[in-house]
Amino acid sequence: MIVDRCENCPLKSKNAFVPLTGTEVDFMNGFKKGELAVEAGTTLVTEGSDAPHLYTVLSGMGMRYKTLEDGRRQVIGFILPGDFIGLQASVMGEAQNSVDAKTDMRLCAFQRRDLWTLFERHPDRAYDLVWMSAVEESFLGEALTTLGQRSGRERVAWALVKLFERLSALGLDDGERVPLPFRQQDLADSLGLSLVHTNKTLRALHGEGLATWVDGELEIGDLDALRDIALLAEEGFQPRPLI
Amino acid sequence: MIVDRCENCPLKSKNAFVPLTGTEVDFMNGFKKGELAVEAGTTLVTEGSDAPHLYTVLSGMGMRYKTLEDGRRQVIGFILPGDFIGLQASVMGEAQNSVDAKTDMRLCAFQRRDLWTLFERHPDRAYDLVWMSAVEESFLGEALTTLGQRSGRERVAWALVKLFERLSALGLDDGERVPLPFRQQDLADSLGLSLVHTNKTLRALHGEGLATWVDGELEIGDLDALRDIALLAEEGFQPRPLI
DNA sequence: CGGCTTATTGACGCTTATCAAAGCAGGTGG
DNA sequence: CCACCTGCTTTGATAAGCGTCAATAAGCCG
Repeated sequence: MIVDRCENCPLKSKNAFVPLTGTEVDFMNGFKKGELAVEAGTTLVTEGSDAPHLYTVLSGMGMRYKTLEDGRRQVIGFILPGDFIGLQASVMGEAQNSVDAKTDMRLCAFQRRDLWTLFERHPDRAYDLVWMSAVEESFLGEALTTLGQRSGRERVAWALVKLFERLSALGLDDGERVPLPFRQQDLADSLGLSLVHTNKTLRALHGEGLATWVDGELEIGDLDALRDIALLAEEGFQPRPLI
Repeated sequence: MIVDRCENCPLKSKNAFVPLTGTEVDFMNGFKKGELAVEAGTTLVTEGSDAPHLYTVLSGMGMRYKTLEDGRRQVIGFILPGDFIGLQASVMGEAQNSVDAKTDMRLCAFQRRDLWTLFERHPDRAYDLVWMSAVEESFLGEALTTLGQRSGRERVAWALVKLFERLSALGLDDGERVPLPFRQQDLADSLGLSLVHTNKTLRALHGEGLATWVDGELEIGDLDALRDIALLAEEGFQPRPLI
């Protein structure tokens, strides 16, 4: 049996892309609140606010960010289909960062109060949550390393490789091309670089035939060269280890 | 309390296999495997390695970091008493960063394989784990914002405030003084600044009577002024007691 | 005492931010 | 259909923050 409305929902199975069967369906029917469609530009979560909902991204892309009092903005990460939004906020009681939809998005929504039920009755699902949380934490550690240690050119290369590989793994690629519906300002804010410098770096990479990002599409010319620039070690896709 | 010997210990310190008889923390009844004492300088976890253990810090301090191929090092965070080490690695199967003891430390050690049992039988404890994970993720988001958006002076002020408040909350303070057994190089590596620039910034803050860090002790002269420099809003989440 | 690690300070220059302005597309209204 | 606006990208010029190099000083230890 397949639950078709949540085709990318990581919560529906230990393995994010395996359809549900039997009891899992019952569980999802009890936990799932509903589906939600939002337009590009919508703010899904606001930093500092109460966060009564959790979301799984079915389609579309978004951006997670924090803002300083004086307006400076740090993009914490880009949100792609399959990502989970609001776990941190639900557990801590208050959202620590904002989330904006950058394209139209479809979301799977849950109630925060159901989270405890999940832990009581579905330890395997709870374990999955911890796994997702660990993956996110791991990414943040990498990002921190990038901002702290890599040069501007290395940062841009790193970000392009990371985004390309995530999108490819989701099957959203068309050969060497993936959709990338963000602005240069967004990338700059995610890398701690100025817009101008980010633009010049992107132009340079384009001039060298390494990567081209126009009209919301990223085309990778030489992935290995980019990985070299970013000092990125070889890193296989990690299968989901249970126990 | 019965303290089990730490078996199959992967640690490198010559004293790694010495069990302790402490009674301070009995976190997670039935889950605890043993207590462990390590010397300053010991590497508790190595990036990329298998991580069969989880630790709770009873006393002492450490450092979590990642290294790039060419030797550049990013300090992800400082580890204080009460912190949890290895959850991420246990769940993901491989440690994403290394952990060094910067002072002698006493640790509470668990087996990775007991994690699943915890989820099955102690959902409340499992929920605590997610909470700790969320707090860590929240901190990483703040750190990322600091490296991405704050100037050198702002970064140093931010770090000093953060460390002072964490240590104070643990009751390790003596008025405006807290122990801070790290080197300037460690702080520099955590903030993405050079050692030289970090030193000059610290000297400047000292000259202004805002903070003095000598001989492993940090004394805060004017906490509010430091918070202003760091553009830090009022204190956020409250630490929640484990157990 | 010599060797080691860490803190400190000055000089210099590169990377990157900032300022400024122009091009370009899409949308709107006259 | 064209003028005009707005948001995004692109480019050049200039300056500053911060990294790098180099050297001294101070403590610790065998």
